[in-house]
Amino acid sequence: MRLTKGCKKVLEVLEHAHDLSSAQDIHGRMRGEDDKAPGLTTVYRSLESLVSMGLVQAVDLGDGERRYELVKPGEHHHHLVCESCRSSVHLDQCLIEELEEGIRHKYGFQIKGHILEIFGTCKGCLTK
Amino acid sequence: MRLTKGCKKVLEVLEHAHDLSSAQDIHGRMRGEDDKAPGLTTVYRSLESLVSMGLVQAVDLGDGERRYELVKPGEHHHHLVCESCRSSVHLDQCLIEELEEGIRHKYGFQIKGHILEIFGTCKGCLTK
DNA sequence: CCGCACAATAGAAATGGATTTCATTTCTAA
DNA sequence: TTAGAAATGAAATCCATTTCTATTGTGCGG
Repeated sequence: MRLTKGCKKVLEVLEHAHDLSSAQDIHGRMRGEDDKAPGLTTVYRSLESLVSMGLVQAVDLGDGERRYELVKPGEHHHHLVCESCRSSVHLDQCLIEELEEGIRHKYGFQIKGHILEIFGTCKGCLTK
Repeated sequence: MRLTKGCKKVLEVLEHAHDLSSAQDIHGRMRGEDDKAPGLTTVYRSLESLVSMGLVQAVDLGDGERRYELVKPGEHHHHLVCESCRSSVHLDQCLIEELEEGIRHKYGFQIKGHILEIFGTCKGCLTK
């Protein structure tokens, strides 16, 4: 699996993004600066590759629109998503990984993946 | 907010369901045994009410289709979802609630809700 | 018992993100 | 250079969900 042109453009956009970006966000931004940038299909496909390569993390906020962000290869993290300003803060550790062994013992369940996102109000919005 | 006829039928179906059910599952099952059971719209709206009343929990498995299940009023739980047989086991405690205080201190973030689902292989499928 | 006001409902159409199709273009390796 | 593979784009399609609008049902005052 190689890094195609489309993938590279998507990576570029994600490097400059400050927040979680949807496929359509990414596509829009690419088309904004270059009329013949890759189409939406390619963006979706690129994201799929990038995710399976471990360079990009897909984030599901439960609103039907998947978001993406750059991560250190193979890593992932979870978010505190502010419902007021929609900003998101990264948690500095994954709370699930520590539990894998316990869950395997207690339930005989082998963990392969997980979804974890936390919603609420961020510091800034609380003091307003 | 009262318990309409539609809500009651939805509750009935959920009582007899053994697993997580999507809105369309529920609707299909209702129509299966009664041609003039409430329409899909009503099912969606009933589920919305039931969720906000705390009688039903919405579960997001990240596949674009929301599932629902009956819970003890006001409670919720998380799942170990087997990717092989699609069965799901309930975790007997919420791992997030214990962390609320810590996260509030560390990040100044007030938690209002969260998504947490764990995927992998269940005991039965592992031994096969 | 009547009729009004409002809630509940149905079914169809609209929405919108994601995916598929397929013809075309670009790469890659020989 | 050239055949085969991979990547791409545009449009079509999918599918859960939401919205719209007209209809039905229910409770209540008269």
